[in-house]
Amino acid sequence: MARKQGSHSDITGPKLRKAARRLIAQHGFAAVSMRQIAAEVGVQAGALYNYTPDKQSLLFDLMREHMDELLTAWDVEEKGGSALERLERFTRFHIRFNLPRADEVFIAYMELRNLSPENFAEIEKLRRQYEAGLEDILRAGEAEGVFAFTDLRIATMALIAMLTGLNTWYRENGRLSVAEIETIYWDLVRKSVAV
Amino acid sequence: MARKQGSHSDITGPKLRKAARRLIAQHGFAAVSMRQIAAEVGVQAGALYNYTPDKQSLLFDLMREHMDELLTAWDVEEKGGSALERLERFTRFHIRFNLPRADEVFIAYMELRNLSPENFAEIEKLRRQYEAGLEDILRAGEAEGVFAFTDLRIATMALIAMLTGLNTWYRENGRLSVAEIETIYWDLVRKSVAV
DNA sequence: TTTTTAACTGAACATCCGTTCATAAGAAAA
DNA sequence: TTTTCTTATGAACGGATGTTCAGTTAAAAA
Repeated sequence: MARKQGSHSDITGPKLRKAARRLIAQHGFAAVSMRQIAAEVGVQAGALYNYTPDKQSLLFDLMREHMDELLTAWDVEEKGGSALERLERFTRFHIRFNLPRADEVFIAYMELRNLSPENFAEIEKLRRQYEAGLEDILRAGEAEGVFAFTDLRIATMALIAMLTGLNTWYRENGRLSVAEIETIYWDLVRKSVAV
Repeated sequence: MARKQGSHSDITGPKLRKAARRLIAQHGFAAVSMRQIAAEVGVQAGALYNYTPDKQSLLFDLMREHMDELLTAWDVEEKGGSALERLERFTRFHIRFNLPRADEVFIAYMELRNLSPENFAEIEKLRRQYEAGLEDILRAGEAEGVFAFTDLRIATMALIAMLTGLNTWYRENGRLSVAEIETIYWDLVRKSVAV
């Protein structure tokens, strides 16, 4: 039996990425087998190899896709203005973008060590590109005299860690809305680099 | 062949924990086999089962040991005083304790999902206990009128995420000393919850 | 209607997994 | 020296792993 009704590559491809994303986020890349993913897609393991050359590429594609979306979305959001405005925009953007993408963010942070060296290098490049966005804002604010910190690089990493940490405890339908959370974090961020 | 010269349980036991710690931190729990660990210990896989009932317990013991050490060390460090003093002490303690324990901290954060439900609950309890230490300090500071934040729980999680994030980029023999890093982070922490 | 093609099956490949256990051997006790 | 005990070996267990591929079938093209 093969090619059941409605089973096209346009359907199975996205299904595969979705299943892989969910399972890898839940159990970890190494702990998930191609057969498990196939079962969730509703297909035999062999069929997955019509959509990915191997398991490693599956992980890499998920991560690159996520990073590409992140950078593209930030490119659209970044519109200049004062350093203070830009920092607020970054803070709110980061939270609004990451919160509904719990699985993707989790994978992007946890599975770096399961990438091949070449794939790791590429993802790392994209991550640094994103960090550079925040670093630019902090540098501009320091030049404007509205921000103050001892070390630019540490301030950048500290703020990103603080914001991304939100994903470890946030649960949908919690006591706070995303808008409230944004504002609470913006308050912490703003003050931490204030003059 | 069995029991070579100098091979006692007093030696193999610690060797096992050390090898497991290193390998799990590097490759992840699911990706490391008992045979790999045994090879690093210098023993056959079967011999490991003189020291751990199974692989799961090995992970759990590593994590509980780490959390116990953390809580015990903080108990010693916490000496009262003003909220500001206590917060500075917490900040410096967290950095000084975590920095030389990169592998342990990494495992404690990354391998939670590989714990059995009961083991997870126990580790989670210890983690919350540690978080409560910081939460107490922030609450005291708010009562004293020296700290201000919108939400106590979020402020707690945000600060811990910020501090722990240090472990993701810090490398020994970097451009900054631990003392310098402590001070830089203390500056960020202090301002973020300042009135 | 017939032919072609994309999509999938199911079995097979060699290899690895965690764990158990009968057995061996060096060290300590007698 | 002989006996006892600890610590290790190495083979074996059933099962899972990523990946390949000849064969099959439904849909699309002719």
